[in-house]
Amino acid sequence: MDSMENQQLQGDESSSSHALPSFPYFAVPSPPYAPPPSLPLPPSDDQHSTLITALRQQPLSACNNDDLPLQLGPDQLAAAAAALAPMVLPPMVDWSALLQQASLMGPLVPGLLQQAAPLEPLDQSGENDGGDAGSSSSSKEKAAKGGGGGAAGRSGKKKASRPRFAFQTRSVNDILDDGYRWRKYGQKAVKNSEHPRSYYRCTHHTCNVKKQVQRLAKDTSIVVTTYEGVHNHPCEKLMEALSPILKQLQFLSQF
DNA sequence: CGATTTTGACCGGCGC
DNA sequence: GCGCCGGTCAAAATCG
Repeated sequence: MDSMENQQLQGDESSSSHALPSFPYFAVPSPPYAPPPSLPLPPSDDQHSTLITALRQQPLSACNNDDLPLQLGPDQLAAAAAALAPMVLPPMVDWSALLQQASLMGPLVPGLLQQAAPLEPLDQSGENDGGDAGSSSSSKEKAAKGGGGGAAGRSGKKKASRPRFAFQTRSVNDILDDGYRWRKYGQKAVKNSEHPRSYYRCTHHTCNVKKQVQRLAKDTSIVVTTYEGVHNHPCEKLMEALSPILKQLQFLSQF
């Protein structure tokens, strides 16, 4: 699997003439979603799942046995973590803080952080997540009518533009496991696309992050996922997945 | 039985 | 002002 990761990363870099984030997702302008025609293809489903599986399982077994036999070299580790960063928690991970908390201040870290920097936020201004949308809407909807709340979500002011972040991946599954739990709250047919757009909200009580998932009209094998807002709670699955990697980094940083 | 999904209705923004 | 469209709500249905 080491080799696979390298193939992934190197392959993307070599094959792409664009300065796009390489693996595994590609930022696209949003909205509207109009990836350039020459956009390199996202990795296949197999590649995607293989990496996830490798990162989650392989080091785990190692860590469970005493003292961390290194199964990933430093380079692979950094590459894997960098790849995992935008994958697991696209816009929200503060890797610096995360790694500092984990007391990982080895020489490997700076490079890692750079690589792991989240894909560019496509639209950020004003407020962050947190409470937002719901609040203004709820009062309105209650006053309004029993039925639908309406676009009230954004009502309060104009478009409450929270940090938004879109990426694509080639997958047969619409829903990628990003480590958080999501609850679907809507689905709409969208113009010029035979595939509907699905709306999800983070199920964490205090978290108001949303995401939209839809297939690209031009290439229905590609899923476009748009995150909106910033999680205000830890991601259990992320930590679970990363802890073996962090342990290995910690181990490496001793040298 | 609680959590999640489905689905039709509702509402605001925007373009004409 | 009107109609289209996207985003959200919430009741009902479904799932685990």
